[in-house]
Amino acid sequence: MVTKRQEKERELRKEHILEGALTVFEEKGLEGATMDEIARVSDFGKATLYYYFPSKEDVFCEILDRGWATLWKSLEEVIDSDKSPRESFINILITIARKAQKNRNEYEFLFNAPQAITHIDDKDQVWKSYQQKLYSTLKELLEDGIAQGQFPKLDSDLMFKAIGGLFVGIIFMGEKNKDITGSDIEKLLNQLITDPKQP
Amino acid sequence: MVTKRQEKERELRKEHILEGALTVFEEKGLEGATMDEIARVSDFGKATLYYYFPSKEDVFCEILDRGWATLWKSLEEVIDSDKSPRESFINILITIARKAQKNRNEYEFLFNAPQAITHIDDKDQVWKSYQQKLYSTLKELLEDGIAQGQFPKLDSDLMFKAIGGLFVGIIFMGEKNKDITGSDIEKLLNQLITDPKQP
DNA sequence: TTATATTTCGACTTAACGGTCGAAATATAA
DNA sequence: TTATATTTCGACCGTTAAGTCGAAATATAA
Repeated sequence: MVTKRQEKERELRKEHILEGALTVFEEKGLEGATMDEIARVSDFGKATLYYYFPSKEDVFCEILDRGWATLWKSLEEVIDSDKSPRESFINILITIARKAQKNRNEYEFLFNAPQAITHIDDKDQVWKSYQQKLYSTLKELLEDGIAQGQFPKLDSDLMFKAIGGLFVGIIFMGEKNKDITGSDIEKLLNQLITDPKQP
Repeated sequence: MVTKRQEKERELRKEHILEGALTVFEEKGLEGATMDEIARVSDFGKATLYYYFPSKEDVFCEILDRGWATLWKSLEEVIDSDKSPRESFINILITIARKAQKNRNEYEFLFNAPQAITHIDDKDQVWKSYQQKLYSTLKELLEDGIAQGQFPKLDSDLMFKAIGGLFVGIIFMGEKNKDITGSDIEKLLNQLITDPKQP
């Protein structure tokens, strides 16, 4: 029998381990991080980690899953608001940017880690579906926006790739950009994604 | 005593090993690649690899060093030509893009691998100085260009980061962009890096 | 041909790491 | 208090992979 409180505490302990794991993953990368160190950092015995998570990889994936789920939840509001494609598109990017700047470490991990594990398996990986959803939403907004003449006339694929790179660049290029503000991003996006209606 | 021909053959063997190593690194990543497999792929005994390279990491770094050196050599021509900052800037990006599309594998490695080893040491790492040179050159061209009104008025730091991300995005986002041509890139850059003189 | 230098290599050593085990500690329930 | 369930853990195991060793093969020189 498991009480509500026990459940809660268990969840808390899991989160605590996940936090420790995140710092280690950031510092050492996926391969470089060891369960021994994660245990040390989160002040548990190694065996205890395996009481909460079945494997190192699961620890890794759970960080991604939870992070993407949280991010997606805040994006849903933006998406559901009935703005124009262009506005929604830009708002999504700005929302992500703001969150990422609050939690730079976590978001650097969320956006970079996935490519670090292309060599590994495919599994269920919930986070992948969120990532997919985000991408297809942006793509759709972009296409609708182009159709309505809200973006410069460019092949949407090309544009999308460019924006993707641009975005990653804005947020994660180097460690020296601690001083980018939300309004900077807004300005930059507005400048680069020229709105043909406002020459 | 070592003849010219022996020297040459030794160099050839090194290159051969490096080629094999590159394919393995691409396929398996830095950590995933094993010296046993590199040996297998390049048809040498493992011990032989250590006759040519002191460590796995040195194999890795030598690929980076040589790649960046070669890249830099072709960029020097572009840089030395007496074009305007804006033209030079765009030409550099286009040159890299063209080379990268000819040797996608190698260049994906050149541009991605560095971040994969941030967790590792700092060493001498020749390639880092090339990377640095490239970045500071681009930065300088951008600043000169902005001073001369050849780019939209934006903080150069911000702009530089955006361009960096944009560029990486154009060339390396996903594996599905096999169909981007040089002229696409040119068009895209010209569109995004709006030239205020040609409204 | 013989002596010497260069190149090759499979077997071995060593260390690290993911994961398990069984028992101890601690909390909960009766 | 006693019985039961949950949580914790250090020691251990098996595997994997980097790097070494000493000798064999091969090329070069005398």
